[in-house]
Amino acid sequence: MAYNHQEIEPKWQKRWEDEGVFQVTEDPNKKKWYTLIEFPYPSGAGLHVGHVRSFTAWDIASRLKRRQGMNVLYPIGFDAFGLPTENYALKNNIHPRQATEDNIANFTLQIKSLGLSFDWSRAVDTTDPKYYKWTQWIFLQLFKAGLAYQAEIPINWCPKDKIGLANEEVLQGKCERCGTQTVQRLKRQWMLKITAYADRLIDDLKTVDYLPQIAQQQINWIGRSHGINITYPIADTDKTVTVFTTRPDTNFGATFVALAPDGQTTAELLASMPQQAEVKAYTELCKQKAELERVQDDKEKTGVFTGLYAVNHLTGFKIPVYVSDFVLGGVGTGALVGVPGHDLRDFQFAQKMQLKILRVVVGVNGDTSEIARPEQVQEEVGTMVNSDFLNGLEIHVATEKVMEHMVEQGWGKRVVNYKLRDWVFSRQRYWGEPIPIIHCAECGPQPVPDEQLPVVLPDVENYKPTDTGESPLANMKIWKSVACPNCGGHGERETDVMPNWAGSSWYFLRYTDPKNDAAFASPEKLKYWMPVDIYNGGMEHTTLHLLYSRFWHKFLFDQGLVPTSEPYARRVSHGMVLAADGKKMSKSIGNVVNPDDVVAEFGADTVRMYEMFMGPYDEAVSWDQSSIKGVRRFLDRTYNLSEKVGNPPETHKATHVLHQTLVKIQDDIQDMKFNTAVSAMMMALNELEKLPSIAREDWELFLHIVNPFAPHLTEELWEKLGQSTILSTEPWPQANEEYLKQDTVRIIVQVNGKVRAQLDLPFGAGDNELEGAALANERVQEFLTGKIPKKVIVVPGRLVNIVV
RNA sequence: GCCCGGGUGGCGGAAUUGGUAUACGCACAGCUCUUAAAAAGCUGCACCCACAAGGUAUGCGGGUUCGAGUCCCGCCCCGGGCACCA
Repeated sequence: MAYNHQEIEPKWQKRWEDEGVFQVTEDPNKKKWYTLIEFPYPSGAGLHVGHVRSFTAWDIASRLKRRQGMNVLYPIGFDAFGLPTENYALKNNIHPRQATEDNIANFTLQIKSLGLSFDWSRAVDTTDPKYYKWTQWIFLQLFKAGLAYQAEIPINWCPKDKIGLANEEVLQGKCERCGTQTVQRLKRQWMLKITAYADRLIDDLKTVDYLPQIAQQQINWIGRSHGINITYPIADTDKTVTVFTTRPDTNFGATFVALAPDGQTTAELLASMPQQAEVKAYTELCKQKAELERVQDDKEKTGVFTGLYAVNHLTGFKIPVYVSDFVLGGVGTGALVGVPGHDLRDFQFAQKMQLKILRVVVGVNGDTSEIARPEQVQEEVGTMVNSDFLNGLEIHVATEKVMEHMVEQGWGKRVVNYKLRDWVFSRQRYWGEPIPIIHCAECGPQPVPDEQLPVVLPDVENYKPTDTGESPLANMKIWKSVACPNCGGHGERETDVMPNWAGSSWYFLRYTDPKNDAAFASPEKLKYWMPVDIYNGGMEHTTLHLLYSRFWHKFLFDQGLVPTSEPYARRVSHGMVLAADGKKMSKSIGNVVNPDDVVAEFGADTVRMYEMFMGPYDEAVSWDQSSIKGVRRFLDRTYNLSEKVGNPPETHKATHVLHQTLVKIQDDIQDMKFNTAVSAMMMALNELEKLPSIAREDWELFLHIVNPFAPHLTEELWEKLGQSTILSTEPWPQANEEYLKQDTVRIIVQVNGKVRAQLDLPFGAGDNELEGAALANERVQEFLTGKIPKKVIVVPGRLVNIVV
C-alpha cells in the first residue's frame, strides 16, 4: 500500500516551522558548524532540479551534524539583483521589484515543499535596502582604502545589454549574458583593485581545503608570472620601449619588438614613428575588427612596421618595431620582444614578416632546427647557444644570470605580472545597488556619509537602459542633485549601479547576524560562526564569485572587521543535473523537469532520495523519470513494514546489519557519497523484510538512519510508534562496536589468479590457517593435481592465491 | 592547442583505493494473486555454451604484478573550463 505523501509532508513541515526546530542561535557551549550552499538567483524559470540536488545533499549533512549535537547554521537567501531579473521584467513588462518579489515568493514555496532544514528566520535578500545598505557601506570602505577608483579605460561594451562587462564576463568575445558580440568602448568606470590581493589570493589557498581542481583554476586565472621589464632605447630618438618577458634568457635571439595596437606604448611612440600613417590605419582597422564577427579561426598574423628600431643591449643589434594585434594592450606592458626561434606565435609572425629567426637554446634531443617543434616552444629544459656569456648554461640558470646582468646594467627591472585584471564595478543599468558616491566639481568623488545610507534605489518612470549607455538613473534630475558632503556645494549622485556580484560577495557574513542595523554583522556573531565550514557551489563560479568574495573578505579582514582571512574553510562542487537526453535542461529544448510536478506526484522524500541516488554527487547525471519509482517503492515498503514492528515474537536478527548501515551512511555522508548511502539503506530494508517480525529497537534505529534522507516519512512512523518527540531533533544513535564485529570472514581462494573457491573462516584467522584451509579445499585440490605450488600469497581477511 | 573530469550489462551506476567485477535500483522475462488489468509479491537477468564444467568481458593497444576497472606508456571517443597571456 502506498502512503499519502500529500497528507504527511505538509503536516511535518508545518510542525517543524511552528516549533522553530531548525532555527539556530549562538551557543558558546556547543560546537558550531556552518554549512553554506550558494544562494539561488530567483529567476522567473523557478527552482531547478539541480538546486534540489545540492540543497538536499547539504540538508542531509546538516541534519546529521545537528543530531550529532552540533550547532548547525544552514541558511538560505536570495541573490536577486542583476540583469536576468531586469531582462525578465522588461520582457514581461513588470517592474523588476515586482518580478523579484514574485520570484522570491515562488522560490520560497518551492524550497519549503522539499522539507529542507534551512533557518528561514535568517533569510537574506540582496535587494532589501536593509541588506544593500551594507553592500554600499563595504564599497565605501574599499573606496576609503583606495581600492575603488575610477578609470577611463577601454571596456567591453555589449551593444544589446547596453552595459560594460568585466573581462571575466566576456566569453569568447561575446557577452556572457546574451551572447552578443562585444565591442571596445571607452567609458569612465568604477574599478575595484582586486589585483592588489592577487598574491594573497594565490598563496592563501594553502590555508584552505578546496578541491584541487578549484584551487588550480583560481591559480591559473590569477596567472602570476615572474619576469623582467626590459627597456630598449629606440635608435635615432630619445624614446624607449619597455617589454615584459619571462624568458630573458632567449634575448640573444630577439629579432623584433611588437606593440599592441591598443597599448599605451603605441600611443606614446606614434608621433615619432616614420610610418605613422600606416600604423594609424592599422590600429583603426583593429578597433573595427573587434566589432566584426570573428567567427573564423583566423590565426594568420597581421601587423605593420613602425619604421622604428629598438636596440638590443646584449647584441647591439637594431631590431624592427612592429604593431600587431596578437599583442594585447592589457597584458604586461602591452609590448613584447619577439624571439621566433622559441615561441610559436613569434615564429608565425616572423615568417609572415620575413624576419630573422635565431635559435639560442638546444632542446633535449639536440634539436637545432629552425624552431623548436611547435609543441616544445616553451622548453622546460635546454642549453643555451649563440648567446655569448650564457652559452652552455641550462635555461633556468641562464634566465637568472641574464636577469641579474640586465638589472645591474640598468636595462631592466624584475616584475611580477598577473593575468588577473581589476574588477569593473559599474553597471549602467537599473536593477542594482546604487553606487553611494557624490561627485563634486570642487572636491571630486565623495562618499555618501554613513548616516545617509542606504542610498535607496529610486523608482523611475522608465528603467530601460538608454542607448547612450547612461544608467536610467541619469534621468532622475531631482534625485541626482544633492549637496556635496564635503563642501556643501552642488553635487551629483553617481548614477551607475553595482554588478550582481556585489551582494553575493559578503552574504555569508550577513547570515550570522541578519537583522543587525548597526553593523553588517556583530563581531561576536562573526567570531562564533566564521569561517564557513563547508561551501558548496557550481564549478562555474570558481573564477568569478568565489574569487570576488575571497577578495572582499580579505579586505574586511585587513580592516579588522571579520575574524578570519579566508571566508570558506572547505569548498566542494556538485555535478550538473542534465535532462533525460543528457543535455542541459533548457526552456527552448523543452526538456526541463519542474521539481513541483515531481514533488506533487511522488512526494518530497522520494524526490530528495532519488536525487541522492541517481549518481555520484560530484558528477553530471541525467534525469531518469522511471528510476524515481524505485525510490518511492523503497519508501512505501518502509511504510508498510511498520506493521511488523513489535509483533511477538520480536527478533533482533537485524541489529548487526543496522549498526553496520549506520556506520556506512555516516561515512558516506562525510565523503559526499550519497548514492551509496541510499543503496545501503535499501539493502538494510531488504534484510528487515525477510524477518517475520521486527524488534521495536531495531525499527527505531532504522528510522533514525533514514531520517536525514526522508525526514517526513520517518517523523510520521516515529509518531506511529507512540513517540511525542520530533525525530529530527532526537540525538543521533551511536553505533555499537559489539554489533560491528564479524564472526567469520569470506576468504577467496585463487589458483593462478582465478577464483576457485570461497571459504568462510573465523575472523582474524592467521596466515598459516588460511593457507592450510585453502590447500585442503576439495575444489582447489582438483586444480592442483599434478602441479607443484610455487608460491602462495595470503592477504589476511581477504584471499589466498596459489601460484603453480 | 592547453588544463581538468569521464568511458564498466539494455539503462543509472557499485567496487573497502591493487585483492570475488557488475552491489543497489530501473527496464525486461516467467510465475503467484485477480474475472481481467493495475498495484503488490516471488524467481531469473553481463556474454558464449541446451545444462554443468569451462571460457570471455570494465573504450582500444602494450606494460608492471601472484593478481589491474584501479598503477605506468601510447592511442580513440565524450563532457566541462580556458585560449594569440609574452
